[in-house]
Amino acid sequence: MRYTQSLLPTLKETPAEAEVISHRLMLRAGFMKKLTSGVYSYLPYGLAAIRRVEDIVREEMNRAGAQEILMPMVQPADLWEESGRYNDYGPELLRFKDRHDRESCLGPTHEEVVTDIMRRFVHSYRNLPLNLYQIQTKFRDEIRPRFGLMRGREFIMKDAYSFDVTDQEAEVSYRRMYDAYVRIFTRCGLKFRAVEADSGAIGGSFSHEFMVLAENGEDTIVFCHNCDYAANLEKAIVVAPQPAESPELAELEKIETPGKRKVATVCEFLEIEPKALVKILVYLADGAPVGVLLRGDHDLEEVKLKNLLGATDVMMASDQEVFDATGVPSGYLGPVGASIRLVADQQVAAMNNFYTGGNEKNFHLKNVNLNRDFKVETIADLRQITTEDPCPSCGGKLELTEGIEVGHIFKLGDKYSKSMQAVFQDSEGQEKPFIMGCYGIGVSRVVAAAIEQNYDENGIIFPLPLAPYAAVILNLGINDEKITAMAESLYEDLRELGVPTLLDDRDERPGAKFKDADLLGIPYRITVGKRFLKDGVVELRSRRDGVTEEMNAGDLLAALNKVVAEATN
RNA sequence: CGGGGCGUAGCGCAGCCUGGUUAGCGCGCCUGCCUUGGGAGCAGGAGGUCGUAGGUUCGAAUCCUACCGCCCCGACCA
Repeated sequence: MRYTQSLLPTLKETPAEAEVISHRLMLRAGFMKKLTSGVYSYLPYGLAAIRRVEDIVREEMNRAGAQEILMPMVQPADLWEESGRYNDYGPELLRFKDRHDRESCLGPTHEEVVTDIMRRFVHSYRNLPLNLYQIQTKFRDEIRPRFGLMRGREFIMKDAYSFDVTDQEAEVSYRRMYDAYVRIFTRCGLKFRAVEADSGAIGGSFSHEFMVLAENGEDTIVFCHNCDYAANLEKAIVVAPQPAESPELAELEKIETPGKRKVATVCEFLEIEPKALVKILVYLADGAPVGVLLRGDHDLEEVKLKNLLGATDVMMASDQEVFDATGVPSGYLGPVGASIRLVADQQVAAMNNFYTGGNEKNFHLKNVNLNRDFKVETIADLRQITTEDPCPSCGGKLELTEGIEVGHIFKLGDKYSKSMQAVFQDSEGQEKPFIMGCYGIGVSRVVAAAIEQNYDENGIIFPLPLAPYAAVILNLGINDEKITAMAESLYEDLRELGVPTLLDDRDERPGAKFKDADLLGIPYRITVGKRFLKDGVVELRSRRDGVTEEMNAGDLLAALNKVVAEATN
């Protein structure tokens, strides 16, 4: 592409709307234009980067035996009512009525539509397994879109759906997708990890997330130094503590703690460690109050609580709501004699003679013991894991890191096929629901994640497989016939070799061209300037390592052809 | 939705507190000269319903009210 013929509006200054690095650089490099919050037009350069990701995804999905289809964005509410999700999905599902007053929605995901296709056309085990995928625009009315393409409301996603005869075969399909995802993100040149994850609103029995490791990640992941264990923080299993053998239970005491409400101030006042105290957090689970007991220094993992209670929504109660539910002012609430449902983190079950709130203003209790002084409904792993905890798999040392979720795979089982009566006959003539899996990749998010992981102070540093152009030719002598002829002939030759190339043929000063080439992150920069006139050489520079070499045109073409060929294989 | 911030030229900002005639600056854009290996220089020029609506006032970008939009923190998720 010639720069003079393209829409490539680079910016010297960063628009005020952008905070994170990928968003800033994408705006500066002319990737896209915001239409409204979380909704973007993709300009040629941004679209080209997206297409590179799509190409890799498509190749690997096809290699894994999946077939591409394309499903509609507008979907009838009826279908969603069949699966039960028209109610369950929540406000993220954008709903509207068409001119005939029919309830409709914009597809945030396509389990219903693809299941509807399957039940119409596939009735025999002989046609299974089957895996259908699409690369399509999704709309999710996110509560808070942010960071440009990182969390848009409208975004490009690859979603695949597998259909199998048995649970075991479904696991084979799942594994095949897992492996395909590893290949995809590896080919994209990303540093990533697959982690055990919570399956959230999509549902299903187990799932993995693919996380690109980056500072601006919205998720925290935990992984083991010693073994393969890696999980989303919200899912990471805390190893149950050993309870003390035959502990001596001291007598319960009531102690005065005037005005001491927070864990830290109570501990300071009583001169104890937070570890000696059990705190109670009141949550509203779908509106109903639940008291959650945790050791004083631990943090609750809300996702674990939500899963334990089977609630669709859990929210921390306000001080007023705590008082309304318990009659005790916030800060003095305790489990002994509590009037609400109680659940406890497993750590609490291993503690003895601890401190708690006294269920009375200005009082706490000392030497409290579970089962002797109060009972709870359930004991479970409810807290957030820390780096103090051992690896649940091997006992090794754990580390936390930030990540961006670029892919998520789920084993769904028969959740959708059963509710939507998508069945086939097995080899014995029995009717059975399909065993399903679903597999997503946030294509536009991959581009953002790649930039989060590959940039410097001068701009983007695209991994070659994702770069819209492998090379940029800077013609530094627009008004010089020889220089221009050389630049033009290199451009022609590279095009013939199939190396995607940008020719900077603008009448700009060299500095501007260098700056833009760096900003755009094109992996190889070819400079044709006065050294060509003097010595007949052109310059080849690698964006990533800055290594610069001078050579003649023939050598340069051979060198570039080689690296590009290697990268695309 | 709760908390915080912001809306003045295509982009980045000043002016607002303490109201006063043609609303400024830098970048970008247009014309000419000049320059050409890291976002040059000079000269000239175009471009603004000061987010919207109402109010206060002789007079509003500036003060007041309401609304709209955008960004950041939280719940959501590819």
